Amino acid sequence: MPEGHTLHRLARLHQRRYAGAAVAVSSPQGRFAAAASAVDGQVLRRASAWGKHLFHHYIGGSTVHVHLGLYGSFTEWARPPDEAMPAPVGQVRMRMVGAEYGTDLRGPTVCELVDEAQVADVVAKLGPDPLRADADPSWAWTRIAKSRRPIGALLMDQTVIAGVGNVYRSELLFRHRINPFRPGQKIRDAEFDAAWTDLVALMKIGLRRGKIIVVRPEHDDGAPSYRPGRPRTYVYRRAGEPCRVCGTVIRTAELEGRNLFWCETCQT
DNA sequence: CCTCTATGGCGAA
DNA sequence: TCGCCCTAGAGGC
Repeated sequence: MPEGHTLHRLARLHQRRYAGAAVAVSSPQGRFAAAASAVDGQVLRRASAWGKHLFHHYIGGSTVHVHLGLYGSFTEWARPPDEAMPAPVGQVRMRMVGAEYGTDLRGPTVCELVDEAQVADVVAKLGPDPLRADADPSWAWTRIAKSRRPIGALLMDQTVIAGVGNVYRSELLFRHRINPFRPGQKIRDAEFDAAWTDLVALMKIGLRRGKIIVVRPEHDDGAPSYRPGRPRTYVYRRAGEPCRVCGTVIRTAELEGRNLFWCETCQT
């Protein structure tokens, strides 16, 4: 699901599957048809991600820029031995076919052909990405430390930190006992440093496992949550359920147009 | 089967 | 602030 870890995982997968060889690119739905023909048959050089943005860099300079939005997704399929391709299901905006695998993109907010300058424009609007080795957290700290906006809003702002979405926002603030409505300028330096370090570690777990897992073993008591299996979150979508740490009923409110979750006892 | 909700972000009003 | 994009899983009946 599309927070930053998902896009980095896709970049890694697409590079492994398709880089170094010609890729057949098409648009069964048609909305990406003209652009698809420009890269159809070109060799993919590499795939990369910055925050929630995914880039397919083709040799020659053409790049496909994808943003999944709320419900965009890639579905991978193995190529059948008889050369027949599976019929597209639903609105397939872009289909990529390599030697052994194909993948279908459905429901993205953005799927467009861009040049190197446009890639730079997209990236220039994004804050540091915790999953990138070159991330500079001091840029984010400068923005947060001088802002009166609530930290719960700043974390959702992709120009402050790129890749954090609605789950990591609530969960990170819970783990660091920070109330989401506290203004950025009331966050202490040491709190930010600890939260950033933790965020990098959490998103690396998300990248490796393909899902957001933030609950420490000592808090994993098997209590009912909205998802089956072991608990993975402390507060996200747990409104009305007891806090895993103190038992207080988890609260919810809308912040930046998205549902926020927190424990008013643990987070100050 | 139907209805609801969603991990996002853009552009129109 | 709202509609859109138009997918996909969960839950109700």
